[in-house]
Amino acid sequence: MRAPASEAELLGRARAIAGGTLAELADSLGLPLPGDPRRAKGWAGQLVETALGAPSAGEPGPDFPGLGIELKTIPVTPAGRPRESTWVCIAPMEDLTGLHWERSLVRAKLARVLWVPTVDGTDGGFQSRRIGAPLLWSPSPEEEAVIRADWEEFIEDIALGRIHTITGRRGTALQLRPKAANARERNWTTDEDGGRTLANPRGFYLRASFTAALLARHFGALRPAAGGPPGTGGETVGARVSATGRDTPG
DNA sequence: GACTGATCATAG
DNA sequence: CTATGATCAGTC
Repeated sequence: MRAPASEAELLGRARAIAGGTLAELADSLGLPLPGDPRRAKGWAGQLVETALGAPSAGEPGPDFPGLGIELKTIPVTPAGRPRESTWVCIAPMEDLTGLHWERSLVRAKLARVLWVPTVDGTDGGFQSRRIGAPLLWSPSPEEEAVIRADWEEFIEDIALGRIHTITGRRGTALQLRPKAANARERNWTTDEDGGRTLANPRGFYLRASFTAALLARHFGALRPAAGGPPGTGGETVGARVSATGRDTPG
């Protein structure tokens, strides 16, 4: 399939596949279903990439280079709550001097994102997961400020040789967590004396709480607890993201 | 149930 | 071997 020529065309394609299951989508493309779910990490993302015509699967840079858009599938519960954090990009561990937010990989990756929720099915398996309404998103000034503050804190610590002090607990929107084939992998990084040392490779992730707020803001607020004002709750996020996309704002 | 640290598949 | 795609699974 050729790459979409515009944001509108990409969004149209994403809306067209919304409402179906991942298994149905794979069938329609003539692609096999994976066996063991534990060995199918990444399958949903690659399937949706193919379905939407991403031209350069597996290559560096945005999924849709001509449009500057990054595609992210995000697993959500029927209530619309993301089940996982979202992978962003690898963290630089060496040569950080002069690195600035404006030229960072995190900012570039998150500048324009097409979120495609995959909603849990009843049987818990990935095949029954349904594609939800897509959301074409750019960070609001407030969202970007939060991400930037986290990023700058992490980068400063890495540059000062303190990567070993960073855990997944840090960060409001962004996390720095291991990103490697296993815990024995090592990359060069700076130590506290400015020399070189080895550490486990890390990557940036968006917290589920951050993506939950992002989805809620665009698809509607989460239903208030019982006792809330009548008529103000509206649909749950799950109802919205589970929809085909024809009724959603945006 | 949420969260963190660890891990798995594929393309090039 | 690296980069991209994420989810697993044990712990809190």
